[in-house]
Amino acid sequence: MPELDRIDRKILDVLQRQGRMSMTELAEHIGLSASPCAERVKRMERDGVITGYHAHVSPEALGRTLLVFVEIKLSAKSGDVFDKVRKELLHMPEVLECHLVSGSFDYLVKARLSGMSEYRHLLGDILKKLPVAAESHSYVVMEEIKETLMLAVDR
Amino acid sequence: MPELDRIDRKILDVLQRQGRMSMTELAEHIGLSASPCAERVKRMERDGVITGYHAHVSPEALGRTLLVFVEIKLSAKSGDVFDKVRKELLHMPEVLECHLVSGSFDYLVKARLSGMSEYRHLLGDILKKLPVAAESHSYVVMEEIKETLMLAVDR
DNA sequence: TCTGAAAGGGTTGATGG
DNA sequence: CCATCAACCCTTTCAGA
Repeated sequence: MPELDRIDRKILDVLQRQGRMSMTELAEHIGLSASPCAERVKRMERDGVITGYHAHVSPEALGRTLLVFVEIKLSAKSGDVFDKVRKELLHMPEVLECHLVSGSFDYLVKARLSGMSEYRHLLGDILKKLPVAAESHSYVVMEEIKETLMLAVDR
Repeated sequence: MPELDRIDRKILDVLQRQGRMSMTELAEHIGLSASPCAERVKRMERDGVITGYHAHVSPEALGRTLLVFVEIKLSAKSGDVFDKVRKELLHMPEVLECHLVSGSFDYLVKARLSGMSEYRHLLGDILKKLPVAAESHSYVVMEEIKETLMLAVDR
């Protein structure tokens, strides 16, 4: 991955905040004309620095009012099991995040659900589809203080 | 918040995946001409259904190779303390998520860091700035299986 | 609410500094 | 690596259904 200069980083900063800003306006913000600005953006898209552009939607507007984190501990830990878990969780749209963690549990899953019925269904799915799920522990979110994917660009 | 019909939901589905798609192309995808399509998008922006558009940036490209979750348990639980925690964590750019959870701990914090030195710094900040932080427990992510904010629109 | 058309503005690529 | 410019495409608005 190539180096990012100050202009690249400024572009990333702006596009992380306003992903639909026009190249013309973006160019003004960073003090460049439109063509080289657009070229830098394209280069970063090609290089995988910018991985995509996404509208963010209010979970409440879609009725997903329940946010839960689920810790899952597997009893067996073969490579096969990890692969299967990956595949299963990737295709559950209510699962927004899944990470393999070190420490006292194996997976940390974040899911947005419409209510307790969907929650019960999720847990059932996980424990049934996973070949050797042993323990699971859930945390219900009472208040969301912050949720973003925006990274500081530093400089 | 108003009802979302099938067309609205289709628009949300597409814009969550491709947030910079032109209104012309979006209109083709959903089988409408450009004007009413743009109008629907504007309406959903006004109503807070669409909360923004954001470029997503590769954490590796910015050197943020360490992803950690930190559980924080407060010893005192006055309203004052919660307010202070909120304010502090909101202004730490390395903190991507923070949630108040029920269960055996109080806050769940997700942070992307450049390494152990920044990790030490974060923990120091948290435990120093928080008036009454008692326990903290960290989980280092070994593998990221999924990370998205995209919600299923159902229908 | 939609379609279609027209005017204004944005994007893109060639050219030259 | 940047600015300029022209051709093309997109956005926005408005009339009409």
